Amino acid sequence: MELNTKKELVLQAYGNFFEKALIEEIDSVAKLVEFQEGEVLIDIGQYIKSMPLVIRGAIKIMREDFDQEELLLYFIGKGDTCSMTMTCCLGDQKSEIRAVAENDGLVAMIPVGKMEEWLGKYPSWRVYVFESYNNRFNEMLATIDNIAFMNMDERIWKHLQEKSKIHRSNTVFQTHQEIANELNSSRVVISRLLKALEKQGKIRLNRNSIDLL
DNA sequence: TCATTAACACGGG
DNA sequence: CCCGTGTTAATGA
Repeated sequence: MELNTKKELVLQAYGNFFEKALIEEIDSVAKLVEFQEGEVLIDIGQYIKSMPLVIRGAIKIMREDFDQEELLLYFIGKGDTCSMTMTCCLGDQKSEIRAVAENDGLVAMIPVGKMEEWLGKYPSWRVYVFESYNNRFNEMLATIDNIAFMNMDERIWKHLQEKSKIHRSNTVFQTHQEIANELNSSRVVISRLLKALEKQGKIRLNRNSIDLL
């Protein structure tokens, strides 16, 4: 697992984005942090002192409503960062979101001071931060569209495809209840709609898992 | 009409 | 037995 040096890992995940000098700086100041599936990396109301650059694995970003019901906003993966973190760091704000590890992975933590410093120092960093904001914003718009304009059956189908893509597997290991939580619905509806998808031949239902066909 | 809630039966581990 | 699943009846928006 740890055959690679920190620098190689950073280079492998971010070499396409950043110039050499910046990679060197990241190598010297970043702390590598491993995380495990299900781990809560950032919680709502928490202040954030450093910014995570995802090197391996995936993280899901959740929102919590008035009744502590959860709703999945979007995923971030290799080469991504959390835009919320940047807003928090720069403005000294509390986090509005919760970040939960979707699977095992690795992040490079950048101290908040450095990320500000680099904004003036490295064009590629500015571009990265800007594009990152853009990407997350677009994903949020897509999610809003899903909630506002798509039926629940379409949302489930999309959700399954997303999970499948992230885990690089055609089998999604999730119970109906867990899906209901992430989509902020009830299990009865999820069960019924999944059954409908199965009848359409799109999926096969098993206990604790769903196969995409 | 459609989602939610509660309740129940079934079955595999 | 416990939990995930499939279904139904009642209720509400």
